[in-house]
Amino acid sequence: MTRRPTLEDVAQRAGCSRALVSIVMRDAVGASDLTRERVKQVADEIGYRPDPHAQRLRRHRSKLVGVTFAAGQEFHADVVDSLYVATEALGYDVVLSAVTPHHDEARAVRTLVDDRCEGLVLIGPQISTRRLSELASRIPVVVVARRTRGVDAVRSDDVAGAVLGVDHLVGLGHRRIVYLDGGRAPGAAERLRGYRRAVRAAGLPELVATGGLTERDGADAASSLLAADELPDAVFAFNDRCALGVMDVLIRSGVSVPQQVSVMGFDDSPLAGLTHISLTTIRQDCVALARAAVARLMERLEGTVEAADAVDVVCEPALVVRGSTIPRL
Amino acid sequence: MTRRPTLEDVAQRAGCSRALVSIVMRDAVGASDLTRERVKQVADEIGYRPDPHAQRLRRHRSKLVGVTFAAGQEFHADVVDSLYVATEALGYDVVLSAVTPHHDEARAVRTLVDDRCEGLVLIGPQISTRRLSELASRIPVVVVARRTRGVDAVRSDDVAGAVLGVDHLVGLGHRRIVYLDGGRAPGAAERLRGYRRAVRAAGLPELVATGGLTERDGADAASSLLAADELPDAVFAFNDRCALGVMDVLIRSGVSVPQQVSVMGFDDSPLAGLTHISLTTIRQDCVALARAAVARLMERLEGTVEAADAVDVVCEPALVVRGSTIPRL
DNA sequence: TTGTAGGCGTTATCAT
DNA sequence: ATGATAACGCCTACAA
Repeated sequence: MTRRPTLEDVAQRAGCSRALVSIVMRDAVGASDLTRERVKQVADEIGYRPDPHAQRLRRHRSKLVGVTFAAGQEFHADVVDSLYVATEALGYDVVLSAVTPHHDEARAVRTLVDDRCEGLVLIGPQISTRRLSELASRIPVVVVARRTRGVDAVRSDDVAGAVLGVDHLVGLGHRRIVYLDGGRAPGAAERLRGYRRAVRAAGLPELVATGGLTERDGADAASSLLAADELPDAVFAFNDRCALGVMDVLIRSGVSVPQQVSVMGFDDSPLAGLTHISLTTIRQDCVALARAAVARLMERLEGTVEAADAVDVVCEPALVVRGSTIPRL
Repeated sequence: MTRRPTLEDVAQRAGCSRALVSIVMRDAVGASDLTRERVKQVADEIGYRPDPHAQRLRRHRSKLVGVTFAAGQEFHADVVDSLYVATEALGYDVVLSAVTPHHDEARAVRTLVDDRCEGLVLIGPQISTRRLSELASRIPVVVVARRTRGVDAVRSDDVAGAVLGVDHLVGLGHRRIVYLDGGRAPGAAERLRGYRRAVRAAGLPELVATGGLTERDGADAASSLLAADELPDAVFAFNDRCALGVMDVLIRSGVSVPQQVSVMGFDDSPLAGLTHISLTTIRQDCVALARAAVARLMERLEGTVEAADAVDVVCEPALVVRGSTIPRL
């Protein structure tokens, strides 16, 4: 395997200086059209590609945005996708660092900082608020999908999302609407608040039960529901997975969904849409989330913003109506 | 925000040369224990961290392994996790490049190559065999979870996995075992072959039906099954998602699983285990897959292997027995 | 054990 | 418009 071509190689074959080649490759001013053409052709011929490491070493700005995310999480994946387009539009590159069992968040962040990323986007971080603030004091940080005081955050309006869901169910004529709470999960408090507000506004009873994040939690909740005297008209679960658990147990027990009980979730995970499950749910606007996160990061990087005050950007979620919710019979 | 400390800064505060600091930071030989102690302390104090870009520029080897993966895919996430530990043990760093709707495989690979990764690990790549070979001729490449001629590949032994599954069902006393085929998906041909072999060996009828990759496909297949005169004893689906679709339709139709029909899948996706679904399935050994991929890559990088011949490493999958399969009643 | 010099591939500054 | 030259932060001889 032969050495990769460098600026020097291009310069020699094109019969000009390295400086000129550099100018051409960067599309900077200061080269004649003729030279430009020639250099580009030579570069193409010998397959020259600038070395990003050398570029970043020499430039004062690495033009890198570090991103931590939970590998395997659909929602995170969607945000990452949008992050790619948002940053590219601004001339930045993304450096990914996955959070996995053997590669925890602290390590992921460390890598990113060492890599001289100019700013960080943390998707659904789990670390403590204290460490988050600590980090943010050393490097621009924007947190996605988690509310945090003192650090820039971009998240969905979970209150509004829950209201959206309840209003949908109310509109279908349901009266006894049970909400399955998400406990201490990010957004859980807001969703519960939204449920309470909407249900109260509609003059309906507040029926809050313990839910959770997983199918297992949903299944348990459904079992409790079945043990009660009367089945509710509808169940609104903290998230899709929980909703799936509910549906499964109900159906196994001979309760037809949505005929007897309407079920809806939150998140619009691919499972909800791709399958015959056809779960009505609330979708978070990943594109808006990513765009807002990058926009805020850029403000920090440009230094056009006071270091002290953190912002809390809120994006509107949307109702996705599918087959698991129908009018009350 | 002040400038990040450099080697020079450490050297000054420690009262020695940069070279010495470099030696200490790299844990190389040639520094007294006293100096070592002093330098490390100073480095810690001023928060010095070596600049990887500068290191890679100076070193002849970037010590980088590029990895492409489908963001949001659990299986890929598991492999990535194992890749982190496998590479770290060998002193290499991982550079992630996600394959998403707006960031396709070609782009992901290009980034990795530009970043001067020494070798690439492609998890479940979708690009054509031709482009794969082309790439592999320019840079060491190992493909994970896809069979490819001419390029190093590491994958599960799908034939053995299918045999494992069938033998399990046979052992439970099932006679009429339907297999739901995966069509042209990676591994589908092998799994079908394994099914045929095992079923024939047990003197049972080959019952192959059209399945697919999604819950939808499984649901369709289940509907066909229900339309037939007689229900099979067990259904072995191409993958977990397909199996889930089968289970769902059967249960909705009043057929109890596993009492009337045992169902099993393939992949051991988190869905299978995390939930009350409790699907018996075949698990791919992600750790072994990752380890083997890295090991092979290292052979290439060390140049201890002929460029011409590609290897096809096969890892043994394992049976994971859960609740969706029980003895024939 | 320690220090000095040179260069990795690129870009920025200054001449020409 | 073009070219020489000096960094960027680090590592690797080699010399002391």
